Amino acid sequence: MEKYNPEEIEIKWQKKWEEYRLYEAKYIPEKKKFYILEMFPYTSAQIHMGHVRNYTIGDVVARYKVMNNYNILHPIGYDAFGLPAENAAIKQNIHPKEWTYKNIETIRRQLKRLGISYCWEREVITCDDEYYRWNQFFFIQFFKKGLVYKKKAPANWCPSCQTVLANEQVINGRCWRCGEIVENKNLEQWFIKITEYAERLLDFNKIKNWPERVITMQRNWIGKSEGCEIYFYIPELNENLSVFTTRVDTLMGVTYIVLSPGHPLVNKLIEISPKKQKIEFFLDKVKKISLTVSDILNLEKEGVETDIFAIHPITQQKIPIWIGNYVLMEYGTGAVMAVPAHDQRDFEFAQKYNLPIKIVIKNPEWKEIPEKIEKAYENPGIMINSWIFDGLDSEKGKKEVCKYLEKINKGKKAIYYKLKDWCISRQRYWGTPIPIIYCPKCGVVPEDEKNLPIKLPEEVKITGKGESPLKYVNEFLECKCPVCKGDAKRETDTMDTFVDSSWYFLRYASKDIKDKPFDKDEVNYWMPVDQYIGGIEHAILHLLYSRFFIKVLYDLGFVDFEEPFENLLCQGMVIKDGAKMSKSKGNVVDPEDMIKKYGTDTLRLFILFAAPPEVDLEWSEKGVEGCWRFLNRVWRLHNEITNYKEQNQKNDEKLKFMINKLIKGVTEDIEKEFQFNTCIAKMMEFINYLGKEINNRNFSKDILIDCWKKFIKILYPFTPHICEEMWEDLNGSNFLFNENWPSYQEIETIEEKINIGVQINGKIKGNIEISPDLNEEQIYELIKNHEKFKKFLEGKKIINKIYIKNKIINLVLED
RNA sequence: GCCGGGAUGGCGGAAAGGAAGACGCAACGGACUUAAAAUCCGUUGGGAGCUUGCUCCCGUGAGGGUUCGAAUCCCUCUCCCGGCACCA
Repeated sequence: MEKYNPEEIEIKWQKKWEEYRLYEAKYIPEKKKFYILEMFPYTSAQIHMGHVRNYTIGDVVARYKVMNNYNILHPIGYDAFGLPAENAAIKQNIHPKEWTYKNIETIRRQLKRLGISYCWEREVITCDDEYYRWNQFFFIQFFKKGLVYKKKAPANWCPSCQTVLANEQVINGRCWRCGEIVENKNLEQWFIKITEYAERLLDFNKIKNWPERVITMQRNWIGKSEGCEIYFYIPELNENLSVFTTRVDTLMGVTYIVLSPGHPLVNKLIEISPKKQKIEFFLDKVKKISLTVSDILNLEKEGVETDIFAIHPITQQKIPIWIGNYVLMEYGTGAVMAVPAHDQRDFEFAQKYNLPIKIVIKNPEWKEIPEKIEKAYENPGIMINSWIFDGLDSEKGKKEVCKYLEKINKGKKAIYYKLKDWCISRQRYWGTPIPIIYCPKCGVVPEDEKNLPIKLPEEVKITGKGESPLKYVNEFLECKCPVCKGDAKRETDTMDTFVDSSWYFLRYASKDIKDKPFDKDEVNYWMPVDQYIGGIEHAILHLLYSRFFIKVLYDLGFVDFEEPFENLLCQGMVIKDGAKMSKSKGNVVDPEDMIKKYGTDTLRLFILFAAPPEVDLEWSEKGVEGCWRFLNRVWRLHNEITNYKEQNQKNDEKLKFMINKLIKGVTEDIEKEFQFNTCIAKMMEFINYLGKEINNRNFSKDILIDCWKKFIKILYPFTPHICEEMWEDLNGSNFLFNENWPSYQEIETIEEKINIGVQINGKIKGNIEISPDLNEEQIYELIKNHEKFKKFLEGKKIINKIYIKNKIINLVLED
């Protein structure tokens, strides 16, 4: 064949694959399936190296699995709703829809040029009304199940993006997208009760293999705490104040109580407090701070005394009530019992305001109980100054005190979660309209399912300011109430795009479906996803919402499985000069440029070779060149092999051994942890061997061709185009996609002589050539008489011999 | 602060308690060539010694331990990366 010309052969094969619809997934219930999924791309202008890495890894898995006789589903689609489309609309004066579909065309072209084995027949575009109508459908099902509600809530408001953000989209008090400081704003918004599923989301038993850190991150995010709710009676209000604590064993050490500034009792307390003005002044200050600075992390603890008291449930003592800036309204009951001796935060507060500190847990390291402590003692210990509980271990005390409180009706066991309900409202245009109607007579009613989809109006003015642009589109806003048929108005909020991505993988698994969100049987066949691949940045958001969504669909009878993704691989970033590729750093390498220069196969090979999938990959064009050289070497070797003239068959056995070892190594490395980098290294070793040996012409031609065919097959998942071309040249009649992965046998060695290491007292002293069937004693005899090792053994007694077959022998001598 | 993950040549990285540094990059030397590119061959962890191709010593962040044998297991510490962070 001619010189290796990647562009020509890659485009040739990409056309053929498309022509034959080679990658079209078929629903064959009796065949074992494998669902390989990569996180679909957001429809920004074009794909970057991160995508290339993600999709290449997926493609290797897909091609490998299909060659191992799995029925494969390997789909692709586009995460097409979201803010940037609107930003582009404002900036470039282009309609979000037009912008999005233009980008989809670019991305689709780029993906095809990468030669990924996607089933193009099942593309999903989330901004297509045939897709998002089912978001609306599910919203209505959730609504009917009581899982959706509306409430006025202090929302995270990004003044730059002019929109509400979910808690997960706020990172250290800043907007996840633009980095602006997030403010609070009270808005009526739609929530989904993910908190009802907190306990089930903590159960990871039905997940097979996820990175441990992702599970940990989700666990922390859900943040389960077990403890006790305690009621402190406030005589002046004739009301009980409920606090939550995980340290009920320290109850006797409570010296004051702190309410969050947002606590509902605060307003009542102001009215009866002698310190009314001081409190109002303090609340004003707190409000201002929380409005301007969300960076509460470094905020100094401050508070104000109310001069109102609560009654301790056990001692009946009067406990002063404070209002403090360090108590969160969003967690627990919004009020805490302060135990300064055993909680560092309370300790700092108590020091500042000179509040009493009462020690009730004895640190085992203390010889006697100190008069003063420097900081709170937060670890377990023995209970003291605690009435009938004295002497108990604090862990046991937790149970005992709680039991006692339950008995006297002053408290109960309680569990709290950090997880908050999922706010899905967005005051935006480019998203799924929430299918709710406000009727003056009937109130808040869901849209009739028959009227779905509620389509986004095309004519719209996007300003990027304040409320949803849909508020100003009358044809959208005005509607009829599905109950009374009277005039009514639509909800103008649209849905968070994480709703779209919570079930897109079900839509893939159900081809050409019109009247339902998906076909239950086909979805139950393909799902759960056998291997999901994507970035670690979705460890909480997308993956938790999807798990939740699927559990709800399971409860509603839509699907028969409870977890969407059995195995998860989070690939590392592609970095250059020590930083993630980004426009602002000016270190972006465009995949298309690389493809033009070297071809897709070389780019794929480099990305797979440079690092194992889950660690960050340092970009190196020199490394790309190395891969380019390798493929050229393969190509030249192919030509040498097809023109090969045999002289003798001396090395046939060795060649068979080498290819067998290679197949075994590559298969095991893929099966183990998708260690594609070492797979490629092994193939390089094989090519190095063959390249050196072929000129000696010690192989018979048919053995050589047979081995070469096997080699092409195992290289195929990594660099499919060049392999198809060589395969065709060898008169392969089939696409490699339809060939079987070669098998291998367990062979230890075929060599007549092998080298093993020789250790004396565990230190390597050299090596010795032996025949592999020798035993420990026989090898020892050789060493004893060997010029090199003799000297170590003379006059010494051997107390131990350890022989690891074909590797090393260790002789242990007496001192 | 808490929870994860990590530290191996000049660089990316190999090594499932058994010869550390596979494979690739870079570097150096050589062949081919009028020359260059391409290609091919060789050397390449550090140090010391001499007889110059061999011998010895050291070496996987630091220190200790387990073991015949540790990059790998255990303990202590340092540094780096990631996540969470006033969650009661």
